This record gives sequence, structure tokens and C-alpha cells, in this order.
Amino acid sequence: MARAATTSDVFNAAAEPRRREILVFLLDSERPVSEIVDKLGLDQPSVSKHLRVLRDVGLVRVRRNGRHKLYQTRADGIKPLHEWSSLFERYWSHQLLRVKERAENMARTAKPSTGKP
Amino acid sequence: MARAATTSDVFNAAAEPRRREILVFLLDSERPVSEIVDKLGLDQPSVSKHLRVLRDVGLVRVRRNGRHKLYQTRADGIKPLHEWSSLFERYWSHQLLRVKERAENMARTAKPSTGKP
DNA sequence: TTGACATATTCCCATATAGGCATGTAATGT
DNA sequence: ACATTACATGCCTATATGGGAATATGTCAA
Repeated sequence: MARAATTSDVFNAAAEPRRREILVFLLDSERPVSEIVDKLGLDQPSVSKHLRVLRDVGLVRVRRNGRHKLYQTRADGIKPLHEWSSLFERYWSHQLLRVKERAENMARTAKPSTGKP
Repeated sequence: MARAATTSDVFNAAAEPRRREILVFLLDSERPVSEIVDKLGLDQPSVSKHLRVLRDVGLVRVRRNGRHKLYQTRADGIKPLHEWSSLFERYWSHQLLRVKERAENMARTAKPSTGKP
């Protein structure tokens, strides 16, 4: 078998860097295709194809306005990604934690004399 | 051009459902390949190939122990996924966020189990 | 209607898969 | 040395892809 389709789920759809850029770009407000083309420097058919994939997995919504079609990111669609990656959160080396540990080690080793590495 | 290689980044490597299962399975402790094969019901060459991809993108570490090779997830490698998806967080509904927070608190206080269906 | 604009789709192609199967390699025990 | 265990890799194939170019569809304006 080949790789799963890009339209099979959010993980596959978001694996494409251009699509991730599009999703971020369309996060705050709806925008026509031409603006995506201009701002991201892709050619129009490519953008349309990426938007098709994103639409198929429910990551963008679309609305027609005259000749334009206005796309916007449906942020809720990203949740599965965020929730899955959150499973790993408690294993991350947290900066604050490491700072605290170092501080404690320094306090422990530095107590007897004056600064001993 | 074809799709980007699965080894090109975390997003592509984690797009495969089996690899995501493996990553979760190897999160708590290091385990030999045979155990992944048994628990996840995949055949051995498939697991080895998935582990190869995960290793190439730095999502697992490996250590030899006699005839066995012990793999474990490198949780830090998941961060880019989590950070990117966090860009969308402020557009999510608060209700679900609270549910998620409560689930996280429960997971934190409860003892982590090794069974992940 | 005709024409111009905006977006979508189709066709072609090089490339990278994931699965199944067979084989290769490394470490151990006898 | 040999057999066994544990894992890795090679080969094959069907399939899906993303880019480029060309073309189709859809909408408005004059």
C-alpha cells in the first residue's frame, strides 16, 4: 500500500508545509484565494489544490462573495493534533524545572565551601 | 514532485497512525522491538521500518541490550507539533478547554499506566 | 452576449511511500 | 562452529502525491 491520503485526517493534511502556512494565514480572518497566492508566493492552481485538501478534512470553511471565494481556517479541526501531542507534554524537559534543579544543585554543592564546581 | 519524505520532519513522520501508536507505546519506558510487535499486532519488518523513520527524525532513541534493542520515545521531538497547533488554541471554545484541563489534572495525579488502546 | 476576472479541475510525471515476503546481520548459548 | 534469537534491510508493487501547464467553470460588468 501507499501512504495514507492527505485527505484521510488532520495529521496527513497538516504534514504539508504550504498547507500549514495557509492555515496560519487564514486563521484571523477570511481571505480570497488571490491573496493567499500573493502573500505566500504560490501559484494559483497549487493554492486551490491545497485548499481542496484542507476543505476535505474540515480545516477550512469557504464562502462565496461575488467572484471571490473567502476561505478561513476552522481552528477546531486542529484539536486532534494538539490533543495527541499533549500526551507527551509531561515528559518534556521544562525550562523552569531545569532551572530549579540547577539552583538546588548549586545550593547543595556550594554550601560547604565557597563555590565548588 | 511527490510528497515530502516521512523523514523530512516530525509532521510527516507522525502522520502515520502506526507510528503514532508506537510513539505512545514507547513513551513511558524503553521496550524491545518484539514487544511492539506483540502489543500492537504488526509484523516485525514493518515495526523496524517505522522505527527507522522515527529514529531518523529524532523521535525515538535506541540502545542495545544484548540481543535486544530497546527503543524509547524522545518526547521533546513532539514539541514542534504541539507548538504549531498551539497557535490555534485561542480560537477554541472555552468549554472544551476546561474539559481538557480537568483531564490533564486527572492524568497527572493518577498513576500512569502502560496500557494504551 | 461578450469579455475580463477569479477560482477549480485535469493531465502528465517523478518520487516516495507502506505492506508482504525473503534475506541479511548481529549477538548469544551450547 | 553451529543453531537460535532478535532485529534490519532489500526487493517488489499499487497508490498517492505536488508541481507545472493547460483548460474548465463560475461570476460579474458593459
